[in-house]
Amino acid sequence: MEDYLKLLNEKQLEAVLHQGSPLLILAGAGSGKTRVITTKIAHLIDTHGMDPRSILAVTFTNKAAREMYDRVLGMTSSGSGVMIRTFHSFGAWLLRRNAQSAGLHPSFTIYDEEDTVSLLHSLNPGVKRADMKPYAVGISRAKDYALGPGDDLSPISLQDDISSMYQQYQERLEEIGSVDFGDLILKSVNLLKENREIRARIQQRFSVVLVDEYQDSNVAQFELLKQLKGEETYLCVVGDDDQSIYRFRGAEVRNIIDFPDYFPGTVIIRLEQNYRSTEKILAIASAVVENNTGRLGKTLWTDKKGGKKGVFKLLEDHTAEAAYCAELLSDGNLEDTAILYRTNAQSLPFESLFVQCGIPYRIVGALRFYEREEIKDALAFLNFLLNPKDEIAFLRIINKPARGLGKVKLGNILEEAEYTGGDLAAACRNTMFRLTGRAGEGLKEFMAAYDRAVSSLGTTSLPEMIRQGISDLGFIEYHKKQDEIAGTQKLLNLEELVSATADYTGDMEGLTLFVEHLELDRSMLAGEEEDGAERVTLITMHNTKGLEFRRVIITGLEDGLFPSIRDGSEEDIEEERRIFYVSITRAKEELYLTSCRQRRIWGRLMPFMPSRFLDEIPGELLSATPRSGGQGGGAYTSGTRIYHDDYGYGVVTQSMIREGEEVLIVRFDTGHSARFLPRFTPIMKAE
DNA sequence: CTAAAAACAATTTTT
DNA sequence: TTGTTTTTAG
Repeated sequence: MEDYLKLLNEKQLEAVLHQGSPLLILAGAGSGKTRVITTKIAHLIDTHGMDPRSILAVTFTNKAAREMYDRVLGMTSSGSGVMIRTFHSFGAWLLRRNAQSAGLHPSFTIYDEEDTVSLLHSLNPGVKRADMKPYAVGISRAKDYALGPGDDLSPISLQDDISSMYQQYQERLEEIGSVDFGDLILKSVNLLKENREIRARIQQRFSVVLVDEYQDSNVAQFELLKQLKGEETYLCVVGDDDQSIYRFRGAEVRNIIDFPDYFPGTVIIRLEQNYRSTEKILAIASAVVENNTGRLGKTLWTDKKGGKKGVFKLLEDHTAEAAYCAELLSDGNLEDTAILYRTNAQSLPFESLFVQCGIPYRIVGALRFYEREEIKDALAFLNFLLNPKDEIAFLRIINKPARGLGKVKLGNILEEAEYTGGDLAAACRNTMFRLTGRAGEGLKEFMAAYDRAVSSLGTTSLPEMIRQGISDLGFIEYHKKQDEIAGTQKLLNLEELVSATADYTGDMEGLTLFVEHLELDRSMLAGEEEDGAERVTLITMHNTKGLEFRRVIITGLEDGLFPSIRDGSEEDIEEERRIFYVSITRAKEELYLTSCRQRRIWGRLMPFMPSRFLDEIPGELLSATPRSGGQGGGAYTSGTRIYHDDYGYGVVTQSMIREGEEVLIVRFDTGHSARFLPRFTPIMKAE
């Protein structure tokens, strides 16, 4: 028996050794599901002599894919041939290898949501860019549900002309020859559905298909899975309905529930022993998630008895919140601490304070490096090299820096493109001799840069080609100036982009791969810290999935922010609650919860109440730090007149004890009613 | 055509 | 408040 099998508990071992029928593993937080998947892969290779190339493992994030790959390699040296990818990256792989059958050019480029909005905008020039966003979201959602323009889209979009917009968009996208994220899945599904030969080949190639974080799969991804599963294919999915937090992106919890129905004979194994957190932390997490309905239900347990209570701290504002975190970090435990927040924008107060007082931090998946202007510009240039029909990429860079090409001249070029089959490079070439003055010069310069880049593809290295290209285009000069004016570091970012290409070949194929990787993996340029210094992690709640930290600080626990003000329906609230559950279960030993009384939103200081989720934590599991100088304690009976710093005067209409905790309902003189836990809330008796 | 001024959203969450 | 898009004046 391999050594790694001895590390498993009974259930885990059962899951690893299982063969034959489809397998659904319901794995609670921290129950070692990644260990099970990776061990299963190693075991298949080592014991059953399976060819690693016939194993496909699908994850939802690139980070998870990388980690899984590393762990497999750590267990078996012959694991390098295993294919571990995200759903989207698998789709891109499949479509590129079968481009012709899928009706695509092998070096097709991938549009992100911003590009989608741009394309929609160019189709509807009269409409404001921002008004195109709901359509972009609607189209993306439609594709998540594997719906086409002809299907009934009313359940997923409020726009009544979404169908015609989708239709137009799709036609133009196909003319250009690009695909968006949704297409990577949907076109893969259609390819396999319609092309029996390719389907057979793929089913033969992958005799084992494993899916991690299955609860986050959407309908289209389930469809893809159905196509991948042949007669002989061994299918194993791992998921936890309590950790489904991507409903907004089309994730369907039903995929888990329906799995055994669709794949008859499915065996279900539950992993309920948690190896990560203390008993107290687990109790907090369970108390919270129990408020959700429609769960499959499972009971997590641990043998890490006891542990510390959670600590709740009510703070004045986001600045005080950052200061409080800095204070906690003064014990020097940076590397094993994570600061969690709901939205990326919340990272700013932490960043500025930590920079100020020299606390090293790493920020995960934050204010997208990738989406920064200069990176998108350079990427647009590369996209244009790969696909001269790419109007969106072309328009982005043709007059940046200014080349004297305004609306009229650009219109001429776009018109000319109708005679060149959409090829904008050819259109430019035809137009440039007709143009006089600055525009003519500018266009010639642009084309010179383009031609030089095209001819150096395959002859020079990729970094060299790109460095030359962005220099020829005047990007370097342009951003140098911008950096001086605005104090930014765009030039540095461009440098980083260039160095990131070092591992790719200098030909068309290398360029295609690089662009694809950059498009699908936004963290690619995030930059590995070289110094190896200990850092605290700043991260969104969503991004923490699959991670663990000895100490976790969950910040911004305010009603309106978390759960978000937009969450109206009970379903929305339940999803937010699952996000809270995921966040809590990241902690191994210590859990801190913070809430601000006010916070700057859109430049304005807004008052907030502590998150309603805090009420769901039994009092005996929390040690609340009493608010300073407050009048805590005393019972507020019904009819008591009180004063609240933010809301003014009011009367207690109801007072109750729930799970040992005093809960008040107050009607303010303004007519507004609210619920409070006096222990956490800045209220006092009036008179 | 460009540059400066004014207007105007923007905060969920991610592949 | 911030950064971006649209309008206006040159």
